[in-house]
Amino acid sequence: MTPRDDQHYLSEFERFLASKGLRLTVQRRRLTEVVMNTREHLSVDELLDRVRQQKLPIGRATVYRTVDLLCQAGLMHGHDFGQGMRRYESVFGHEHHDHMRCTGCGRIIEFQCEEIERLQEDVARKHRFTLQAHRLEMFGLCSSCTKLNPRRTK
Amino acid sequence: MTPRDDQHYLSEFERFLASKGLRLTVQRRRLTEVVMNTREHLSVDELLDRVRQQKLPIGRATVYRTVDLLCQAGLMHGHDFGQGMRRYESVFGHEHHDHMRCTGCGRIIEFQCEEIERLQEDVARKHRFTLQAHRLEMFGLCSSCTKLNPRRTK
DNA sequence: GTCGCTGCAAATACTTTGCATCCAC
DNA sequence: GTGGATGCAAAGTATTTGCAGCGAC
Repeated sequence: MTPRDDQHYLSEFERFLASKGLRLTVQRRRLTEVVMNTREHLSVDELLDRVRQQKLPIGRATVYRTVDLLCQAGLMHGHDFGQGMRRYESVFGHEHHDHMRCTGCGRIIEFQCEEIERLQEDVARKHRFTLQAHRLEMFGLCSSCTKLNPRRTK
Repeated sequence: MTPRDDQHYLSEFERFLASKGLRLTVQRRRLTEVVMNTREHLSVDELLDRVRQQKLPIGRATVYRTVDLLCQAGLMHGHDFGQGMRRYESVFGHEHHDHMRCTGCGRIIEFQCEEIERLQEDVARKHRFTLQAHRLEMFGLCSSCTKLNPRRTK
C-alpha cells in the first residue's frame, strides 16, 4: 500500500466527518493511517499500542470512538472471532473477503469466493431479505496444524 | 419436539459427563431440557429466567458453566449476533443452518443452502484447511422492515 | 464418604459514558 | 471564539473465578 492510498482514505474519512460536522484531529488521522497500512486484524489494544509507539499520546476511549466512526464511514470492518474482543481491518487494499481461523495456531486466512457471494444474494432474495452485509467464518486446522494433529480432523 | 427426544439428548449429555467424571445434576438436567425444547436463540439471561420460572433455583454462574459443557458435548452451539452477548441454540430438532439477522427488528431467520456448504468445503480443500465448523451470518432488513425503510436498502 | 457442583460475591475483561480541559475550524 | 474532541476515571455489561457448603454417585 502506498502513501498515496493513505491520502485517499484520509480524504474520504475527512469528507465523511465534515458531512457530519465532525473534525479530523491528529488522533483520528494517525489511527486511520495505522489501520490503512496493515492487512492485519487489529484489536483496540493493538491499535492503541501502535499509535503510542509512534509517540502520539492517545487514550483508549478515543480509539473506541474513532474505530466506531471509521466503521460508520465504511472504511473499516469489525469482526468477532470469538476471542472476547472485536478485531478490525481496513476495507481497502484488498477486496471483500471472508475468513478461516485456525483453531490450532490462531492464524487467520482470507479467501474470496464469488459464487458463495452470489448464492447468498439468492438466498436473501428468496426470503425477501434486503442484504446489507454478511460474515462468513470457517474454523478448523490450517495446513501446518493439520499435519501436527492428524487425529483432530472431524 | 417430543419428550422422547429430551431423553435422547439427556442421555447423550450424561454419557458425555460420565466420560469426564462429571455429574448430571438437577440444574444441568433442567437447562438441557429448556435448550432442547425451543428453537429460539437464547441468551444466558433468558436461560436463567426460564429455569427460574420453573421454580428451580439456579445461579448465573451455573448457567455459564453448563452452557459451556453443552457446547463441548456438541449438543448446543453459541452464536454472536453482535448484540454484546452470546446466544445459544440446540443442534437437534433442526439440521445445520445459518442465520440472517434483521438489523431493523432483530428478527432471526434461519436458512440452509447445500450449495454454499459444498463451496465452503471446496475453498477449505483448496487451502489444505481441515474444516471443523463454520458460521455464516447475513445482516440486513427482513421483508417487513424493508417495506418500512424503502431508503435503507444499500 | 468423596469429590464434583452450586451459588454467592468478587474479580476480570471489554466497552461506554460523564466531564473538565483542549484544540480544529 | 465556539463547539466538537480528548483523556481520565467511573460506570456499565458480559463472563469467569474463588470458596464454603451441598449433594450425586
